[in-house]
Amino acid sequence: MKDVAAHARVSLGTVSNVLNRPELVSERTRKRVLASIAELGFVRNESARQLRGGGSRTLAYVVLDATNPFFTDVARGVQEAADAAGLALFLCNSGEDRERQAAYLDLLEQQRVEGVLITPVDAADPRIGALAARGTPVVVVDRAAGPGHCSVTVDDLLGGDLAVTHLLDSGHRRIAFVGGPRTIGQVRDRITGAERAVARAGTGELTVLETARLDVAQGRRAGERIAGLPAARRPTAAFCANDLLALGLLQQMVRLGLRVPEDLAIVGYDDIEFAEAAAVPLTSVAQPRHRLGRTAAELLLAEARSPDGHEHQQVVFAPELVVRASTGLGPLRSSTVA
Amino acid sequence: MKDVAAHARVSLGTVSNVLNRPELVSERTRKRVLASIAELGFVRNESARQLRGGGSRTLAYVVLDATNPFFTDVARGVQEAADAAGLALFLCNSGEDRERQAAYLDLLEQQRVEGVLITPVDAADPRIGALAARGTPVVVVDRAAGPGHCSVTVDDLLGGDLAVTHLLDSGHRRIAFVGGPRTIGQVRDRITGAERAVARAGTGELTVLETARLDVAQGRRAGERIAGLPAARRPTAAFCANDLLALGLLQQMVRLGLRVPEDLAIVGYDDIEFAEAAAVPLTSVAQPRHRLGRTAAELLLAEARSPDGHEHQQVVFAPELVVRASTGLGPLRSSTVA
DNA sequence: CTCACGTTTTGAAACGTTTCACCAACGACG
DNA sequence: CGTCGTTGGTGAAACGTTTCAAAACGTGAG
Repeated sequence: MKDVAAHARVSLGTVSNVLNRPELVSERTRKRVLASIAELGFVRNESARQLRGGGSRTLAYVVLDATNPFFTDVARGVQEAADAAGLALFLCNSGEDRERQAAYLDLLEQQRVEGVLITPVDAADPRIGALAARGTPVVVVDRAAGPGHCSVTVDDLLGGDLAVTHLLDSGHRRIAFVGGPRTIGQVRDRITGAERAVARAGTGELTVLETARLDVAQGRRAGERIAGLPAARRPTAAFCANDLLALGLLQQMVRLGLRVPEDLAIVGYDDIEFAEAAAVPLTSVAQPRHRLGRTAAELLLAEARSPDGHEHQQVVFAPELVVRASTGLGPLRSSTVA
Repeated sequence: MKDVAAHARVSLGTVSNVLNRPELVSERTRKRVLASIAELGFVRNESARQLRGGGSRTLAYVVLDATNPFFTDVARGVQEAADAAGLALFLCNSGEDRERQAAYLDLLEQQRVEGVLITPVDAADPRIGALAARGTPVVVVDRAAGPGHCSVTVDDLLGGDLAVTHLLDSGHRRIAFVGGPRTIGQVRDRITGAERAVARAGTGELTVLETARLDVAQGRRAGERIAGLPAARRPTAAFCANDLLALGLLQQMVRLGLRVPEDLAIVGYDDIEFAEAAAVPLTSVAQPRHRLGRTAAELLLAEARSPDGHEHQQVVFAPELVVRASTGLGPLRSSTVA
């Protein structure tokens, strides 16, 4: 900047004014300074600027798995809100790695970002509370958070309930839940929601097929197990804890010559793009991913703007069931006695 | 830091030493200082550190579409290399938006990141060259770049050639290429590669079904068009410019009661996770995404380490064909006269 | 001609680190 | 008992901005 000042024959202060409050500078000198900037290829040093007092104009979203479309969709919502507020968004991928997440949090705090959105590896990580306590606004996304910060989640109980209610309404009575491990809170909640639906209906039976992970391969394995059962005991419908499982399950059914939905109806969860693209489009529980991200970012911005009088909020969104061919289109068969 | 120094009754310099060269400080004082740091919740100000001379220890990957699994896989490779080098990686999503990309590039340059990886909205964007010219190492990912910087790409001609050669080898003679628009360089290359394969074989015929985009819906539409042709003129195989098209095409075939691969063999491109998860697992041209990212990051790091004696390299990877059920498993029928 | 006033421009302080030359203390050594 | 080397610690300069009080400059009124 010194060079620019010298080149344009003005003082440092004037260059700064051209950059930050151009209305204070006369047309003539402003042009001259801008020309010098262009000629010298000057690029403002953000560190110095920030050191002197400017904020960082930057948000970060520490995402659990950048490979998972769920999070990238959430990120789109975040991006939108950040754009609207004139802030840049950095995506940080923890990749489910506690250590990397910690490294990112440290770095972001040191960089004094305006705020951090995070889907934490471990919802109870004390670092997150500590970060918030030291003054960086934090919003937890898609995980329940203590009262120490804002959070934005989707109601998994309701999701499980919706899915199974739909299956019960379609006449199914032997229903399998496919998903796991139960150590994942969301899996637990979806099971609980499913059980709630069965209990409320007063009919039907839910069997849990626990899987080791939530991926396509595990869905295929579950498919083998289901197909291996004698028809009389075999469930007529499966509710999968996510769409990857559901796709794997669907694939295995096709491979084994069973028909979907006639032999097995399938409900997935997340409504990823490929749920609709499947050979038999998947019924799935859709989460308002975009709104989730947007709302999370808005909460964050609100907190960043008024750090004091800020009430932490726990926003819970309701999921929606998207019915497609994998559960048939009307009742599958007239319901047996209720 | 001043507060920490006062609290621990040492000088500023000592606190800095504890942080940066702990071996210079006696055990006793080091402990005392660390205790003060913990007690006061001190967090180093990265801006000041960087201003004084430390590098930013940060890379950024400006990605074209964070929603696209291709890029997130590339990002994983980048992440790996960055981790190995002890650098943090920020993901920036331009979302195909020229303006946002420009904003990110400005910001990153102002933040003096160690280097920028980018899959640009427009391969010929002069800003990228300008950035490199001003001294920020830049590597272009998945797009050809001029001699001004390094780039890492995959050979799309070869990819198209592989796909169509495979179909020809399987006995197909009427082959459709599904994809578009042709304004996309990669689409053009894949077509050219496909044509090359046909020309080399000296038999077979390639029809281009141009699509408006590379998504599932367009794949479905292409499916309708193909299914609508009289069987005698209908292609027996389709090579899709990406897996989304292929999935849409597959779905439409299933919906219309045509069988894959018996009535139509399908080859996709990209080998996304869901290619294998499809009801009929998709044959697809796999790009070494992970290695792409890793290599790109390594080139970047090499350039960052020795800005002077750096030869810009254009690395081209070869794609590989992954054969699955969507093209059958052996020759479909004995080949007619060559 | 002087003054007051509004507009531009200037100069220096401040931001929070790192670094480096230098100082103090201390034991060892001749 | 002076000298030297070592070890641990200090203080100030420097990094590149922004900001703000004050200086400089016109300009029109009195």
